[in-house]
Amino acid sequence: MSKPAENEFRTVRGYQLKKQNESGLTPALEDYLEMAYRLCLEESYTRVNKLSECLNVRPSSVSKMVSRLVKLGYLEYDRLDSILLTEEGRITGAYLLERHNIIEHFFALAGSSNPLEETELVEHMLSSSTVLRIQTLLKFFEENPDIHRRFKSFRDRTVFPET
Amino acid sequence: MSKPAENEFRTVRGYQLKKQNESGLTPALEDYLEMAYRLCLEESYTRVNKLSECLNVRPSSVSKMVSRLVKLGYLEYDRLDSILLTEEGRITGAYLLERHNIIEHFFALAGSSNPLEETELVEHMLSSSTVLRIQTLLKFFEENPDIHRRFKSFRDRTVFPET
DNA sequence: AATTAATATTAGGCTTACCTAAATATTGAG
DNA sequence: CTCAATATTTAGGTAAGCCTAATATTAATT
Repeated sequence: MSKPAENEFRTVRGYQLKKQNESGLTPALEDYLEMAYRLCLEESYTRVNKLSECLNVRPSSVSKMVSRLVKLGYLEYDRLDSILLTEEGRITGAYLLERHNIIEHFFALAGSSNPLEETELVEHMLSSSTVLRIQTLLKFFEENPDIHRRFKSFRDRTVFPET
Repeated sequence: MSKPAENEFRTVRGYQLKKQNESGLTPALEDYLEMAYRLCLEESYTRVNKLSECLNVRPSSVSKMVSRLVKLGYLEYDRLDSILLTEEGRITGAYLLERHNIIEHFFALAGSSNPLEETELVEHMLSSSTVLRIQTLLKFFEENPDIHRRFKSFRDRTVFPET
């Protein structure tokens, strides 16, 4: 029985405030950087309009967010119109993408009906150490296909899939 | 009719807007209701000040949030100062608490260093079907202690706990 | 070079969801 | 009836992130 008597409960907001991000990245900034990273993997640079399309927001929003990412040292401008990753941006971007993939992979394993959406909502909240542990869980199933198979069958017997 | 390529990316906010909760509950409202439910388990009713203490917010905040929960039909006033759960409140509160426990349990399984905090941040984002599936994962380990043991050993071999 | 089209930025405002302090109101105990 | 505890209202503030509309910049075409 978990007793609420401990005074350590807070509302979501309370926890969010408690957790100050050393990276300076807010959830939305992480999304922008993650997307910039994806796009730079393909073309080595990206642009405001491209990001705008891919994230379904207006260019003006991108403009503002990109300039914040520049200030934070994750992005830089090339000729004033192409956006590049800095070294820090590459490192962090790679982490964000990996984190994304791990979590999406996890939701897929669990059998979520919309892994992408749930990932987008959740990824920003997890500490890197937890992400690592979730990855470990995935690795465990990967390295033990027999157990993986057993779990999948258990899962599908237990949960009735909708849709 | 082919499904719209729903692989469209959005920012967190985009997803949050997309997902309008039929229950009318925001993350913070869920926290208030969950706590009210916990407290009512112990004493059958609760109060503004009690909630205020337990959630580390000011009474005036509680007052406002409670009145929202009353409007939504989850709580009701008794003698103008004791707060009770409605039937709907009991059902939903029970769900919220169970969800909380499942997720916290999951983080504990994974080996998170702060399961409570991470749970509070994440719980509001997950669909009930995914919660169910995570529960299934837990059940799988519960019902297969051998596998559970194997995983724990694998986990502890793989992840070096920080101090 | 001048015009137009494409791009990007700025300015300013809006919304949501909280939270707070301070003033006021209510309740209930003695 | 009065004091203390409790609750509510009022009025205000913050933070993040988005938008529109106006402006500025760059690139492309003639």
